[in-house]
Amino acid sequence: MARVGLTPERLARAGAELADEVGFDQVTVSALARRFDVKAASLYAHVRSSQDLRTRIALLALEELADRAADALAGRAGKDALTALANVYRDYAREHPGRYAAAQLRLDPETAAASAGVRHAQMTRALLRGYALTEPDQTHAVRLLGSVFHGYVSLELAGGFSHSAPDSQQSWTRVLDALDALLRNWPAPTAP
Amino acid sequence: MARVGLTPERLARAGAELADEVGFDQVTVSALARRFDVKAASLYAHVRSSQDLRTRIALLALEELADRAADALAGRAGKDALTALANVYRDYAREHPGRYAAAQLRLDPETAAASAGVRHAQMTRALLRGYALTEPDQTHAVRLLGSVFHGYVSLELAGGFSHSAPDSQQSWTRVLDALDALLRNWPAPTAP
DNA sequence: TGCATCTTCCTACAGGCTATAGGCAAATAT
DNA sequence: ATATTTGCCTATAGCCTGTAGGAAGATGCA
Repeated sequence: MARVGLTPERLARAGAELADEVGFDQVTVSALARRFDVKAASLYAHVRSSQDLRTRIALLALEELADRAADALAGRAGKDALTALANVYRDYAREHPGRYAAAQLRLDPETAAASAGVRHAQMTRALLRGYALTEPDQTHAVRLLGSVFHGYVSLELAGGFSHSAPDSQQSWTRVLDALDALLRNWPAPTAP
Repeated sequence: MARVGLTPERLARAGAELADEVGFDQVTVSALARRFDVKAASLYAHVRSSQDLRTRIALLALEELADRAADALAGRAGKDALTALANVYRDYAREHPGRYAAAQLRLDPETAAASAGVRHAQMTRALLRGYALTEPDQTHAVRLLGSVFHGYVSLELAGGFSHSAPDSQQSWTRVLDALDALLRNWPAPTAP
């Protein structure tokens, strides 16, 4: 009986590739087993469940994304950094739609806390040091940026911006212009 | 044999309720059949497939959301309208997480074109008439608003903003302040 | 080298979901 | 009252998840 040499890590990597090819929610233990030419039951020696497999793929994706983001931010500041970080998310989603979808998987709190997700928040916060924001406003801005990046990328990926002029790239550029302007000129709270 | 009186519409409505209770991706033909105390095969007389069922739920949710949005926008303009529309999305997602998730289902182009999705875009565009934006900028702004609303709501729903100060409601308010300021002061494109 | 042990992958199986085919009974039309 | 349509049924096949227990390859140690 030839041994294929399965490990949780190899399964996660192969699962990530599979996700990019067929979509994250089409990633099943069965399909992954077929890819290794192995029976599905064999995989359960390495992953606890289908959910466990998906979680590992999600963690892999979050890690990859955080690495790319750290790379992109190195040596940049201000709008340059903003654009670089934003493009990391957008490009990753376009190159690896399945992995990007995986990164959105809802993790239980302790898994999330131990994931690369926290690095993402830290990097966004670091980016904002290039803008003059008070502490609570920094948090609001972190949340806004996360929302725009995630929202834009997922709407674009869902096809929301295709088949209508102007093309999505132009809107993306202008949205980043707008965000930069907003951060440089962050408004005071309105009177309640 | 007692007849239950199933119709595609009733199935979609019950499916929407089920989605809110157990999550949209836990909505199955089987589970829905159990809810009507009927065999799963019977449902296939009314919906073509599991995917068809999900699509009907998605269309229902889009419609409900559009109705609420139209209601909220009536008689409002400017920031008042912006806030009202934004809160429609956020409140709907909190009240009906399953339906909200359904509304994100990727529809094939012709289904999407015939859905209430187009009303959403129209309403956002109408809202922007309260701000002085040139035509192409209006499109960029529509996309930005869509991104922020969807991004914020889905990150919040995924638990991204819980367990950290300040609370999400404050960020939401400040994000809307910021968007209003941005729309009132939309920047010209930066030099390429 | 020889043997014990552990690991890896196997077969077998149970349970759940999707989907189709064909049947019987209730509702409706004539 | 009878004929037709409609609604829900049983039966069945295929695929996926997950568990249990078995057999062959890898590893370690005398």
